Amino acid sequence: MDEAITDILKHNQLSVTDNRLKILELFHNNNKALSHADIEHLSGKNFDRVTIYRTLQTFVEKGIIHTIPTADNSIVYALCKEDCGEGHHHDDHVHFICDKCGTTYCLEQTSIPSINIPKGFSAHRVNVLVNGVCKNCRPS
Amino acid sequence: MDEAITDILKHNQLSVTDNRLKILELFHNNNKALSHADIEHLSGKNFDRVTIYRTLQTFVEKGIIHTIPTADNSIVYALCKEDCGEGHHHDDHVHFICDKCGTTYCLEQTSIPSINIPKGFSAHRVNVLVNGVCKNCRPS
DNA sequence: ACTTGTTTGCAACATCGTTGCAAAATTATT
DNA sequence: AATAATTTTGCAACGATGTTGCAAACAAGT
Ligand SMILES: [Mn+2]
Ligand SMILES: [Mn+2]
Ligand SMILES: [Zn+2]
Ligand SMILES: [Zn+2]
Repeated sequence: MDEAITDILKHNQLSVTDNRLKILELFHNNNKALSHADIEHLSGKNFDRVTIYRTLQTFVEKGIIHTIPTADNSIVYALCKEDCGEGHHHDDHVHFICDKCGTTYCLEQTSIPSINIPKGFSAHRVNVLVNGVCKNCRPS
Repeated sequence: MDEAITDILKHNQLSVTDNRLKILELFHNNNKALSHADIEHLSGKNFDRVTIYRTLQTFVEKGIIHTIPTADNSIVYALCKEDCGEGHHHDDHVHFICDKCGTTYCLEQTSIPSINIPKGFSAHRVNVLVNGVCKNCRPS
């Protein structure tokens, strides 16, 4: 498992450091989007804030993780599927934010519908954010 | 014109102050979404930062303006055209952000498509953000 | 083991947003 | 119109978030 994570770094021409291994591991273990603050807490506050910022930025640039905008103006990050690379992001799926627990999910299987925008505008990328209640928080 | 803006405030049980008139006027004159920083600049830096924050918050609560999340993690605000009220927002239209000039538009005529989310999840609100090039920035 | 280039942690700084409180402005009442 | 009650404003102080420069620590290639 740790070996697989090491490989991800190597395949992206990144030095293998404790910091990067630990952060990447957090994304693999928690199957949800993580914020900078989440990582700071989950890592036991061992890493410097600045290092986390720089690591996340590096991972985004390499196509290892992608950013998700949220209505409350905080960035969260989630693992990309295979076909993203340096400068190439193809995370064309819907994102779901639970209003109860705050968890952000990548709905990989839910694709983005096509949007008819007015004449004169040209679309390059579409983000769909769904707010609601997730399956864990659903009242039974 | 100024009279109409005064009425909006009165209809929402808000005191009519220079500050609120000026900010509301900015939204009516510029037909696009404005950020806190935009308002600070457009108003000639006459109003205190804090007052602008509080005014925007009040307007959102009253259903006069709505917030728009953006991919670069900054909030912009735009007038509610539909009949939004205190606690009731119905701004179900697509938002377009121009990557060239940074302008955010409300595409009032472009409605939100229905999204099929997985079983167990329940959707309350959907935000659709389209990034691209707007009609003003289009290469001719 | 040594060298080279990269990464980290720290400090210092900048920006953004919030809160408490007294002064000022607005609205309600006499 | 004058006064009282309420609301809003501006300031100061603070906290949270994000950025940059730089020297020490580290990882990778020889
Ligand atoms: Mn995603
Ligand atoms: Mn809008
Ligand atoms: Zn939930
Ligand atoms: Zn434009």
